[in-house]
Amino acid sequence: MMMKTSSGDTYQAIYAIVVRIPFGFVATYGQIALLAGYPGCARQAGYALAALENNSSIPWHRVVNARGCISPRSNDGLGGLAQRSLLEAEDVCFDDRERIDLKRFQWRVVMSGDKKIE
DNA sequence: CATTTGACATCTT
DNA sequence: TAAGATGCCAAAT
Repeated sequence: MMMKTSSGDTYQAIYAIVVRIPFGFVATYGQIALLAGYPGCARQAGYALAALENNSSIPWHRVVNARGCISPRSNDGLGGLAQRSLLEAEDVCFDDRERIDLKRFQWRVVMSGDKKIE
């Protein structure tokens, strides 16, 4: 059973980044982890999203892996079909391989010192 | 305190 | 380009 009352810091940091993803754009787990201040902790980003509740206000559907496709989850056999629908609703196009063109839809942020500008 | 796990990333074949 | 193997780090048990 996963404890929802985690330490908080890492998860909260990741959530804060995911919420900042603009409409119609997506970000990779590694990028989120990096922006959250945990470079190399891509898995933690996904783990944090996995701990999210269904009614959470976090746009978890805008988070995809480095390949630009939806990662197969373990708990749900549906495998993120809802996520794909949500992304398509945001004008995010998928190719025949169920992959997103990160060249166009990946969220780009510019790190200026300790301040990040979208 | 040590082991296992996980919505990943990156390198090599 | 696709598929397989390895490495990372933090949280949960």
